[in-house]
Amino acid sequence: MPIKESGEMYLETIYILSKARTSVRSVDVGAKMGYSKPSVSRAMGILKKKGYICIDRFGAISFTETGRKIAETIYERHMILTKALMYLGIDEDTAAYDACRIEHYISDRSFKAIKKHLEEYKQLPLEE
Amino acid sequence: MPIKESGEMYLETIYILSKARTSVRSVDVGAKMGYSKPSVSRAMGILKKKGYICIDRFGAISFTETGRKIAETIYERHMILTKALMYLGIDEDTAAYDACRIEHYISDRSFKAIKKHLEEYKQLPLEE
DNA sequence: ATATATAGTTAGCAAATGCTAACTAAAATA
DNA sequence: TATTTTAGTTAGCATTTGCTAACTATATAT
Repeated sequence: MPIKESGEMYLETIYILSKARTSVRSVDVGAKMGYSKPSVSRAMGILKKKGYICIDRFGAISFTETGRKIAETIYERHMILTKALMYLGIDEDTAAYDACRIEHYISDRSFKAIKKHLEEYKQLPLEE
Repeated sequence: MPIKESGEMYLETIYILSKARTSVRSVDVGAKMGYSKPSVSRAMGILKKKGYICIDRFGAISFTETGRKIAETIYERHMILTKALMYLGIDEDTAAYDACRIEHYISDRSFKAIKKHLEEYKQLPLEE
């Protein structure tokens, strides 16, 4: 079964945390997401079983190839979609909030088109 | 509790059907969405209880003010988002499919910004 | 070494939303 | 009118994904 919004959010959170610290444990993920320990525990079990993460005997979470790929993809979508919305004049909070939902539902084709458009659009001389 | 993707999809479907025929019944909604009768039956019960639709004794579904407003909003989002994606070079099927997810998750602010951008962007002379 | 604090798991609840099976009610047709 | 078809409902299953309560295990500190 394909990974869903929930799973992608966990992977993205692990990814973001792992950029800021040496080791990421379930408890860190829960703290970041505002979720309870059992919720994270079960989610980590599922992500592990699906082959997206590994957890060593100290509880440190690391990505598999597949898992890292997904996390990076979602994270990139998050960043680009946030920027694209901000470029249209949306405040950062709203942009990030919306990006955070859209990032799980948009097709790769549409995302790439938006990304390309953003780059081209940035080149345009600002009128006014 | 606020209306969710599922409820919005039902309202949007009723709205689309009601533009093409005099009377819309549960069975029509189910046929259009590919859902079973019980699923639709329950959904209609919920939408009725929440005050979005009315169902007369012949089974004909009609909107309340609130319900119509939501349906129209979602439908407009669907159309504009589809157009916006197509404008970026996405094929109609993909554009419609993506719009159909995004329409439920994007904030009003972001949607309006996209709509405005689309209108302005259409004015721009197409460069080669 | 013992006590406490921290991390993680297990069991089970709840809500949303799809399903099938089986029923009832209403409409159409022979 | 009686039968059949169509529409809708009820009951109950399954999955996802949040939760709390209560447990275990590990790590830290006295």
